[in-house]
Amino acid sequence: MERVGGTGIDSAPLTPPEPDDAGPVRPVTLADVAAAAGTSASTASRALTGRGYVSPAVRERLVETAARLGYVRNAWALALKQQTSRVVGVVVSELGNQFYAGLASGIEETLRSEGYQMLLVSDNSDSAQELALTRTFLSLRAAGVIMTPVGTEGTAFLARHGIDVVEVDRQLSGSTCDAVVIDNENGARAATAHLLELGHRRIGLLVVETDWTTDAGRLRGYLVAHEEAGVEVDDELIVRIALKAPDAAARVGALLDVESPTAIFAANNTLADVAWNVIRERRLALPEDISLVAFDDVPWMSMVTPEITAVAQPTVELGRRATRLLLRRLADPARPPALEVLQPTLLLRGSTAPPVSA
Amino acid sequence: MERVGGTGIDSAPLTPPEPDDAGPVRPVTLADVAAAAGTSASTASRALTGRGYVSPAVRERLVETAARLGYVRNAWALALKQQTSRVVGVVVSELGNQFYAGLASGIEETLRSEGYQMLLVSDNSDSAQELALTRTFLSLRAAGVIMTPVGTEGTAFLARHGIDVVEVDRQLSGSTCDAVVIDNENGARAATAHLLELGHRRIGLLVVETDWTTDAGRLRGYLVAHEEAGVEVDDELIVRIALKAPDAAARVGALLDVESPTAIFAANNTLADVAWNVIRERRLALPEDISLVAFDDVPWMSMVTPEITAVAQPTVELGRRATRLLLRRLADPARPPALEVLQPTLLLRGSTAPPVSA
DNA sequence: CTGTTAGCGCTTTCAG
DNA sequence: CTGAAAGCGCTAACAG
Repeated sequence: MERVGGTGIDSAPLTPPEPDDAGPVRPVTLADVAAAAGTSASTASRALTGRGYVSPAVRERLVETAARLGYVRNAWALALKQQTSRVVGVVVSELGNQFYAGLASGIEETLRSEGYQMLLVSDNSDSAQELALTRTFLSLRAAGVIMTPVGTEGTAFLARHGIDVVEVDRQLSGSTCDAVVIDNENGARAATAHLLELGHRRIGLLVVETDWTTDAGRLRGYLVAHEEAGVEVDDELIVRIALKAPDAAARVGALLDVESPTAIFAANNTLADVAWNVIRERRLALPEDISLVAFDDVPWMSMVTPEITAVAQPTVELGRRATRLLLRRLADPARPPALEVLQPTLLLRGSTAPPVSA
Repeated sequence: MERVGGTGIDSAPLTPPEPDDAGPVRPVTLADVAAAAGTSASTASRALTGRGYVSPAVRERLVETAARLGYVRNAWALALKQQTSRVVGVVVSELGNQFYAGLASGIEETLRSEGYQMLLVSDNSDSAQELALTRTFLSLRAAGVIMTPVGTEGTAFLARHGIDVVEVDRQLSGSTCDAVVIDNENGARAATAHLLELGHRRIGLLVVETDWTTDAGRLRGYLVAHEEAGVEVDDELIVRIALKAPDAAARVGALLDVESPTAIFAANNTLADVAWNVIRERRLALPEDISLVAFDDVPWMSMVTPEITAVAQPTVELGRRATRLLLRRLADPARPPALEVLQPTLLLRGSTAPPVSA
């Protein structure tokens, strides 16, 4: 390899980062800006952050060169220095579920308006994954975390390390942290009462087999409504289905076969989906042969024929509230843990009617 | 203030972060671990990263104390030091749309398996927001960015600052960066050919009014299919609807009223939703009165009656591929930009039939 | 009004 | 095999 007029210098690039044409592989630093404008880094910092004194002339020159060089502040260096970031971790159970999507969009919207970034991840309802993500957020020194908790360890872990957590939708950590939930009992009670009023006496309940407060509340609402109506509950009508259980459809089928309910109350949108499909496959007519009510209203429910009676949750608002709760705590770490409860709405549609026998 | 036997030392806390009971508000640092184990920070670093020599005994002691103290490495400090992070920015158009949800889950899954974190955000199809997010990712010095581009500036900006971008679903930046897309033309051609074969001659096309490659390709497929079948296209049948246009339904209604198409091809799931609702409101029977085909298959399409014939896209796989492309580029920055094209599948269902006149 | 200095938490030469 | 020192990019005292 020949080299003409070698200067020996070839580690020092002859062409420093050009304005906007060539691609400076190394991002522009504050020092670059300061150097280009002939000031010290601290002056540049003051000019660009707007904190501290700097003469108008110099400030303008600095701002201008920063723009010319395409300077963007390094968020890590800042975070390292200030011991706090503008990143908020958000953990939901399933990204594909419309419920969580709505939740996430409510969170993101609010967070962005306050200048925070959302780090969104899904734990697939797996508490091991949840704990792992929790570590990630700690390593990222997130300003705070909002999550639909699967287990109780994640929240505890973060709290122990000084990271504020807001539990949303489910509340597993008692009153040790902020939380915002739906009034599940009330929603389920309304849904069940509706069926009871129509004359149903054998109402199948489909719930998830977890220790989540959502399903516990929905079960309670189901029971309370029966009690209030003076109707005895047959325990056999209550089907607990594990999360993502492959035999969910079979379980629902068995319920239909063995217990002959005249109505089904599915405690979440996924179970409603399963129930709806089983009903369709068996060519049962909705609502003539059987009534169906869902907890959580998602788009398909008002597209199918007949439309599905459902308990609608203010999903996006849930996200907004959770975010505001977190921001409030960040501003005032001393305030006592808050619990906000949002009311759902029962939407009467075509999938419910009096039982044939009535 | 009296002080008995003052040693002068009161900056050193008498109670260092306790194991697991009290809550150390300040996260545990490497220095804490080193101090607790009686070594220097550098030794602790070597022990914990596994790089460099350290005697087995000391290593074990260090690992043990790190665990006891609940030490989690500070990702920023690391990134600052190593000039690179494990965070990948992902920007999609709408978090609530199932298509993007599938995409995101494919990306997240692959990213996580490689030890990266996904920073997921939505730009609401707004190029100003896109550019803003792009700055955020730069400030976070993301290892790379995967996005469904709205405009061309975002990608250019990142590229100029040395951050690798993979465009997914849409390809707006020509061959200046990696991209993975669906073969939109082919999918649209198959869908249109299907309608033509059934005997339809007046097929309404609903497309988004953008310069996105997706809709351009779908339009091309529509035209090519007509050409191949020797059928003249009436331009009036092609309806370009702006993103999130409030009058979308009215536009579709007008198409129905004025042009009397016997079939409609909706070029995305949102437009299919709009068309389906207009058809329902007018009490037109599917497929007797009119046929409907959608580009992009989402769950509701196989729940409504009749089910909707649709061009299914391998959404999750799209996300996986995009991620692999990014990872490959990170490993080898010099490789030429790649373009991957995935094939969609036409699913024949009940919403399409020969026109009544045929 | 501006520059110098120190240090956030971590890794990495480089001596010992 | 281990520790001391330097430095990533930035800001916040503190002098000048």
